[in-house]
Amino acid sequence: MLKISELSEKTGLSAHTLRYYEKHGLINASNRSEAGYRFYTDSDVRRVQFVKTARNTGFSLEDIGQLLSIRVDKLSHSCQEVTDITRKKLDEVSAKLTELQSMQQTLQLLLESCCGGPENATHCSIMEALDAGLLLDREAASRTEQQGETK
Amino acid sequence: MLKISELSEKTGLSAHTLRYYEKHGLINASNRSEAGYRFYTDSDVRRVQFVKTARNTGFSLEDIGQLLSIRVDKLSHSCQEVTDITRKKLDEVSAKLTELQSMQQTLQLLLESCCGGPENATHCSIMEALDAGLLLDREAASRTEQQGETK
DNA sequence: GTTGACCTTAGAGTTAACTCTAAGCTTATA
DNA sequence: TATAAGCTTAGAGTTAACTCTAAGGTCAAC
Repeated sequence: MLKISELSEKTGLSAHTLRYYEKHGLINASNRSEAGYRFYTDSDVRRVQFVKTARNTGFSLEDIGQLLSIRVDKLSHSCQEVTDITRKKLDEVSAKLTELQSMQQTLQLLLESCCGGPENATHCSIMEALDAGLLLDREAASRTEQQGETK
Repeated sequence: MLKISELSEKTGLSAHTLRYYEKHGLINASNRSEAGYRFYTDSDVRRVQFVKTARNTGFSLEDIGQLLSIRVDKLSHSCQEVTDITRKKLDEVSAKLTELQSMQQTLQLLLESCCGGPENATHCSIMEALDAGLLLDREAASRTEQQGETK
């Protein structure tokens, strides 16, 4: 039986966060001392670790709530329910990834186009590109396109 | 001279957002009607478009504030200042990208490992993997590693 | 028996970037 | 002239996931 600070140390989640998860119905302490101190069983610990792993994988607390209700009654739930949640998250992550990749490419092109020196910014190509709405350097853009098209 | 709704239409930013940007010092209406209505000049419009482009590129409003103060007095600022802001943002984007790529890979492995069918979740490999802290399928993991290592 | 570390709760604060509401003018149209 | 659409402001609400604070009870050690 662990106290909250011990569970915190074991999981790397702060006591604050553990109480927060409890308030939101994700976890619980199976026992309490007479004075009201939380005491966690091994089973509680495993549940917390499940939450942490799911969190690291990108699932929202709401997703995790659903996964947990499947976890406690696997017989009443199907694999499809689990993959539905997982696929939805994968789609979100993939969409965000696409967006960030586009930003990364733009930022890289901007950096390549600018001297980055101590000269004043009168002719800064980054400022010019942002002013022009990112109708960037044709050369750099087409170079990148061609790379993408190479099978 | 455009009214706020016209600027909204022209830029695709809502009137609410335009007022929000103004409140945060990013943009301004050069003129006001007697009744206090905002009127935007061409120069105002270009500034708003700059903000929008920078926003699409991933810059925060705070970053954009800095970029704008460079923009209005380019002689007093260097290209290096501009690239510093840009590089910092690129680093943030790249870090986030790495994190999301790892999530994406994990989610893909999870999906591959599960039948996704109407069977009950008693032996669902996604649930098992999350329970095990993602010590996933060795085979799938090493397959992926090898792909990464191929020069 | 008194520190000091740890625990409890309820509830407020944080962050970023909006997004919306309310109450009240203004302007264009019929 | 009446109505509707559009404008103004200040300020509150939204989202997710914490993070922190205050006020007070508990526990182990000296």
